[in-house]
Amino acid sequence: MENIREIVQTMTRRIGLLNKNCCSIDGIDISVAQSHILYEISRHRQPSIQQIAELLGLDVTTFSRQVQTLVEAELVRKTPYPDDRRIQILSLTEKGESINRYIDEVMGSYYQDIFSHMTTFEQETVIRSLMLLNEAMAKTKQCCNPMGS
Amino acid sequence: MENIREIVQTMTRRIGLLNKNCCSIDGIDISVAQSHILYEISRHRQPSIQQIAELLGLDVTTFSRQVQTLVEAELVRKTPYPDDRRIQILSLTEKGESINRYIDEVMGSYYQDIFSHMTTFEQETVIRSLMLLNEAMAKTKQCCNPMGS
DNA sequence: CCTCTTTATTTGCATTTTGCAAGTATGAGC
DNA sequence: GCTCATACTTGCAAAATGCAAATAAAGAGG
Repeated sequence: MENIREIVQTMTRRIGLLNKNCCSIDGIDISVAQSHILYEISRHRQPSIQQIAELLGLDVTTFSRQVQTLVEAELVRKTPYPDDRRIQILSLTEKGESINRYIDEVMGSYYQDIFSHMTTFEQETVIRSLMLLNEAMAKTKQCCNPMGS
Repeated sequence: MENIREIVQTMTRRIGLLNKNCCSIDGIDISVAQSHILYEISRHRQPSIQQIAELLGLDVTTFSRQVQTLVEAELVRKTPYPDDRRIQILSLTEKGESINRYIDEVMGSYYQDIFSHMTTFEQETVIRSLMLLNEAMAKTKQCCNPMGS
């Protein structure tokens, strides 16, 4: 079997650079981390702080502060959840939506660019493969949470 | 076309968690970033500081300090390059090699675990697809191109 | 050999990010 | 009510970051 670690490492590094680019264009002045937060908030129904933090693999305290910054920048809104007022529901403001939409477009065009170097068949195969890999990783909880820790 | 950004984001997040785990086991006390540095140094012939920094998409000044830390931890060696003594060649010490080898084994077993949830055919398809994606990204000058690898 | 420019790396410093511990606020069970 | 669990925030101190400037070694032109 080929050296998977190397292949994956190369891939994630390149994707990382891709992500970096997305946020340093035009007048947009947010970090990569922040762009991911906007993205995740936009994709979930009434997400709480803890949910998104866990999703992103971040410490809750760190994330709480990042949210604070985004609230101050008027990109994100915190709304107490009526049924349990300890919980803060996150949502995007109009401005947050707009920036998120714009970044999404830019990222989309990057990916389109990348995929334009493949045949239609290859494109489909690659996408199916990534989904397959995702599923396989989802099934492998034990490797991501070793008991010895 | 499926939402590629979402698929890729999910994938890289999971890989990120995988990487995080690798370094907090046994008596090993290095960060994820450091493990990647060891890995890249081990995979290149006589790499300079600048080369690895660029490869990892890091600011040279930041990387210079990270190297310093690793030198102090006796995992990495800096050797002036004879033909141009401004350049520092990076290499792993015996201890650095050993830790890198160990992490590599652990990561390898993680990947083996993940791939065990697929058929042999799927495994091959996925690996070929990742390589294909890498090549496609390499061709896309616009965004994601570190040298080498 | 002496300057001027370029390149590779380091250092100073100020800002940002991080995460643990401890805090506040709310909810649930008895 | 009292106690415990949960969701989030804050205090701090350590670490990571990046720009500007310093150092150090080449290289070019005279």
